[in-house]
Amino acid sequence: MPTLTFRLNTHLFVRDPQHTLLGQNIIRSSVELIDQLGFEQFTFKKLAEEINSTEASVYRYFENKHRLLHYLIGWYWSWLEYRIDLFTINLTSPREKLKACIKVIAEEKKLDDNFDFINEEALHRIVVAELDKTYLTKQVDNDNKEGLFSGFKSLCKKISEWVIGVNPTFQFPNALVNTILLTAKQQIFFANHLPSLTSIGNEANRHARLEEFLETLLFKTIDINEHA
Amino acid sequence: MPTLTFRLNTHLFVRDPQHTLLGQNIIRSSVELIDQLGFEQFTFKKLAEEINSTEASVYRYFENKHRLLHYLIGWYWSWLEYRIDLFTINLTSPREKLKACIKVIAEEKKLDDNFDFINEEALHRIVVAELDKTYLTKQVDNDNKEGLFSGFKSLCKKISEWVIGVNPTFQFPNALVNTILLTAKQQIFFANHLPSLTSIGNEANRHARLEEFLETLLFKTIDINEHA
DNA sequence: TCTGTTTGATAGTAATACTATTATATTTGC
DNA sequence: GCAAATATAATAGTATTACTATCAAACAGA
Repeated sequence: MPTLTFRLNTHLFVRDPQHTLLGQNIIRSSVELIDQLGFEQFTFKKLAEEINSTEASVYRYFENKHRLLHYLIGWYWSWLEYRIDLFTINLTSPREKLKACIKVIAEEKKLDDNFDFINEEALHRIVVAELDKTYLTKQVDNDNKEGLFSGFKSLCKKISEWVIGVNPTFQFPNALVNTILLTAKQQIFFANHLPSLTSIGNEANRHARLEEFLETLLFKTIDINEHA
Repeated sequence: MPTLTFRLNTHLFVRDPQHTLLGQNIIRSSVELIDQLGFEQFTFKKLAEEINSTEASVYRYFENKHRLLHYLIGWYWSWLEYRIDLFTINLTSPREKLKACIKVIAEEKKLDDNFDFINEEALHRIVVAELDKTYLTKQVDNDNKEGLFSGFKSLCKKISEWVIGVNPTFQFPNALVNTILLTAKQQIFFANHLPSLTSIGNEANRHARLEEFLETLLFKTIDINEHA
């Protein structure tokens, strides 16, 4: 099976981990460990032990663990955009594209054989639990200058253009799109941990309910009608 | 001027800081310091230096800095609910109440003379930058059992009931209300740091734009119409 | 085989998030 | 107004974290 790779912003790493065995081990195991331990408890020392290497070696690939998280989440946005492209490429109207897009955003994430050494299920859980930590820091403006958020921005821009396609007079396309994207992961988190704060439930049909909620939110908000 | 106090969940602190001078200094200075340094760089040692006390003394009031953040944010939700009550108490229809409520949520936060030793402007910035860190941890289920999120839950419940009042058939009242609450602070953060991701701008009329966005999101979503 | 690069091994540092102990203030009850 | 109780300060200490530095071994390419 062929392994695809994304070309990610070079500021995300010191050395590209996709090109060496050690780099691939770092990626594979950091996804597993962050998922298990949470980002706070995750350390390069634990990672190094896991892959039978040393802290110093890991630092040759990533400046620090915060950048590593950026890398993983940057990868995730590239992957999500790639999947959205896959399911919208054959559709013509922006409305249909948006519908398909919501489906991809809300769906349960499964292992993707096109990509070796990344467990997409675990990575999705990392996004749900840790995404906000990439930008809720005092270095956010610097990180932004270096382009660390370009994956997320690129995705937002694409979806926003479809929103404008549906309703060119709508005033808040960017705000709405990032609300949808962040709400998707928030609702999953709440369903898991603070169920009284959500309405999507915790059962088997959770992803269908989430899709319905996001669809309602998006289309009711952008569709032109007289109310409100 | 009379100083009001909120009765907060007792698990939020070891000793109630409202009752002693040292406790009040801890609260006052931790708001200032977390606002300045960010939660990661904030330590009990720096706080102790600031108030001419010691680390050990601070630990007698708060189990750790994470609990202190919970305390401050719990206080914030109580304060916001108190303000919402203030501006909705004389209104009769749930629709009017929702409208007034959005206004309070979106408005610029100013110093409130009813409460000593809390700088509400700084505290609001803390909520914007640090709120998510209260629940994005591995201890979230435990914290929830101890009732640390009861302030947020109480507010969500109140607003959700108005939503149901406007549209009793709407399927996602809780999900929508927490989306609105979290979106309010996210959009402010994005306007400050990642402006290309929002549509509310960074100018003087920012709070009015935010209010308009939240209002659109809320009322279009819950109002009954045939589209979507 | 020579050369350069990658990795591993080891050591070290300043800071963090605590805990523990004891002495000194300060408050309170009587 | 004094003893008892409690709150606070001062100090010390610990395990862990997030790095940085150095050097030797392994290996890969030419």
